[in-house]
Amino acid sequence: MKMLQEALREIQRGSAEIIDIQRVEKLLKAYFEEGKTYTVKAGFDPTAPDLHLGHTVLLQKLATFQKYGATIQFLIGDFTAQIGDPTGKSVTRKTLSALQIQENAKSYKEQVFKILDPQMTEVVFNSEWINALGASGMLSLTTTYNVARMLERDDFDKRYKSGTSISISEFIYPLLQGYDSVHLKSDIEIGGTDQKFNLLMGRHLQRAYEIGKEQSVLMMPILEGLDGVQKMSKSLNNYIGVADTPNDMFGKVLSISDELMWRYYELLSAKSLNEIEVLKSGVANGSLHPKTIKEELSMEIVERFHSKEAAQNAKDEFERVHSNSQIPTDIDEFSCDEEIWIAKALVDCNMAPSTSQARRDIKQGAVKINQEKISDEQLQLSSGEYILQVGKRKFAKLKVN
RNA sequence: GGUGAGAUAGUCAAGUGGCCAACGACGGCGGACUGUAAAUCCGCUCCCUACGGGUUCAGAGGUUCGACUCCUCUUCUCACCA
Repeated sequence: MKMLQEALREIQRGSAEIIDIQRVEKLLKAYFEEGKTYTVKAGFDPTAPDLHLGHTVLLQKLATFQKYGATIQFLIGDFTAQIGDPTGKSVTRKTLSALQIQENAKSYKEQVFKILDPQMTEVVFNSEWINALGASGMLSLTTTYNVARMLERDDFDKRYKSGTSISISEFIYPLLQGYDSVHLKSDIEIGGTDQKFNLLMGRHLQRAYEIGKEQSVLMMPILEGLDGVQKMSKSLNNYIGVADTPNDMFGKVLSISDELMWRYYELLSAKSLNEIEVLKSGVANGSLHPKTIKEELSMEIVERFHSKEAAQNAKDEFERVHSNSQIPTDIDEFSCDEEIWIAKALVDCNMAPSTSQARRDIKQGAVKINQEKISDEQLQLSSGEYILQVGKRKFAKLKVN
């Protein structure tokens, strides 16, 4: 009974909304009492296999479910990708070749199994059953829903009212996503809050097809990026990629604000709620320094995507460079054949976008050579080896012959 | 198809003949303070070995000593009507 309560808490942790929590409770109960397993579905788009931490929020939740007996239906939407999810998008997608999809799926697996247990995960492609549906199957699928209800969906509604075009195929998208749940007989589906309509479609269609159950739906919020305000995304350049180097990853996590740190703990850490509670009260009463807690989080995340060793190295390196302001161990090396003007050298070493910017940096006291701040914009570097530094984090080694 | 409005740096947005490399805001970068945090404060933010020079305000022409500002055409965006 205690186990059940705790499982429920962990499952609800960080979620934005859960529909039909009672059913989730029943499934858990059946697991704890009779060892019965159940399925949790999550769909992914095969177009973007390079994940960042924002995507892993869902994965983390799936991992929690696995801990409590779920088999994950990891669905790669290779068929639906041809349509493009209309959610929040206005541009039509280019279609992917089968080969590309296979490749993307492969790199998905590599990244995803760092979090999920492969033993309890089925990777499935929806083209398999959707292609089998045929024209008549597709037609009967469309009879389960009507235009008026389709237009209830927020973004359709807005687009319709504002006169922006909505293609019929976009109407099909939620239907197909819902049909996936029919085929897979999913017990629970999880997704981002922006997916609400599509997720509910699964419930609707499971009822319409009379498969004897209606999936519960769990929605996770969108993770804020490094700035703490906007959602984490590649285009806003406020993301931490799961493929980032250990040092980058460590530094990025450490650079988030204290407030945001708790959010990351809630959504990303594998620590239990109780453990996190201990940390929180420790910080509140001053017995724990927030920086230490943040370091722990950074370590945990680096460890998850790289290794324990890499995490420790990243931490040591970070301390070397930033706490003791030493030179990092690995820095890019460049060389040139003759005496070179400092501003030009900075541009050549990718440390400044233009000589104008380089001059400004020098003027502002941001440039150091061999740890010494310089102020002479006209400085010429004669032959020798130099460690160049711009600001706090850009380093390069330059060899002048 | 008709009518009207508009297009300015990474984004938003001033500027309606010279004072404009272009107000301001956001973002970004650097500095101070720190825990490479946040908050705060300060500076910078087209390019060029530069007290000077070059190229910019959707594109192409034109008027003028001089244009982001006026005229013509082109492209694109938006609103209303059909």
